[in-house]
Amino acid sequence: MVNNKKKKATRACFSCQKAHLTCDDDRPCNRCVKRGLADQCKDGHRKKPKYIMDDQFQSNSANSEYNVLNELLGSMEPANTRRDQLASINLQPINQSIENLDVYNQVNQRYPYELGYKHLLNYLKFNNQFSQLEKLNVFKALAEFRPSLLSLQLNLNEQDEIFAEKSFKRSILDIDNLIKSISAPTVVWRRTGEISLVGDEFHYITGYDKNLLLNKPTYIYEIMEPTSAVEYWQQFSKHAFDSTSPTVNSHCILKHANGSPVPCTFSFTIRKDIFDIPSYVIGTWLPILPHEPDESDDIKFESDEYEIDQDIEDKFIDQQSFIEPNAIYQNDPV
DNA sequence: TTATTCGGAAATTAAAAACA
DNA sequence: GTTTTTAATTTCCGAATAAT
Repeated sequence: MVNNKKKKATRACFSCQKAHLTCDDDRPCNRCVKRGLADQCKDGHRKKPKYIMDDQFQSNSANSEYNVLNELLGSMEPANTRRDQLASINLQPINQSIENLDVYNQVNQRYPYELGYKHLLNYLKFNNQFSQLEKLNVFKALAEFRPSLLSLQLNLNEQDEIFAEKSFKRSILDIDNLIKSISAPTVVWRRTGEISLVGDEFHYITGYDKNLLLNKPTYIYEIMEPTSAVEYWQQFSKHAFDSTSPTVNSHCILKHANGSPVPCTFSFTIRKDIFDIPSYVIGTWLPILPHEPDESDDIKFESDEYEIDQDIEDKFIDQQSFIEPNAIYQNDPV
């Protein structure tokens, strides 16, 4: 039996692939040789198979029980495939490249972190909602990581700190693009607590206007109930220089813009800069919903507020199944 | 006339499922 | 363990279009 079928090339070269033309397994291939482009004949691009990409998502998400945010990679639209999500993310750097250069050019001085700590001290000093013990606990937490911070900063000169600030701004750009594509209440703040980025969805659970939080310097602990603010600083202190567990899963009571408490589960990830100093924190919140009514309960949930929370809950659950935030953030360029 | 582009059919590939 | 099925991906035929 003679098989007249011509064997296809195992892998087309870049040129043939682009031209949709017959290639062969030699390098350079026949077509490139004929065109006088033998020296440019290289294997064409191939995608990583989808199942491999899926495995990466799954293995990354497997070791954290509450990873609500991000990602990435991807759209929250349930109808979209993961491939679509990756494709949309991959497109972003094209438009970003010029913007990124601007970030590097715009930053020419170090960021005054010391002002952030002064703000914290004043906030505690003049806020009667904090008990003496709570204030003491925050100071203790600050004192705990201060030596580590100092020892790392001793080695830095002004240029290093300017570079760190450039890196921070650059990272923020990436994360901004990322959180725009997801529907999770996400906020990014500096190690001193100053809010640098706010996802649109944060408004839904707290009522705060995104621009208000960004335009008027606001600190993350200012929009938490005092007990949660203290707990946050304690956890931050504990994990800031602990390279084994940069992600903290906890709960938190946020302060709604109208003053009412918003109990949430809370997950935050501490990201370090190139000098190993905690640079910024990415936090997400999942509102804790009212308990499921018994049949005997004659309660109807009809308010808009409840419907929004339910929507966010659904999106979180949907997202959790395939996105692990830390995998993305731990690899982003600094 | 020759070169380039590109829609889409067919082939290839490898995991998952079915089978022995 | 082997075979079959399934679905994703790649190759490249052939027609349309552009360039020379």
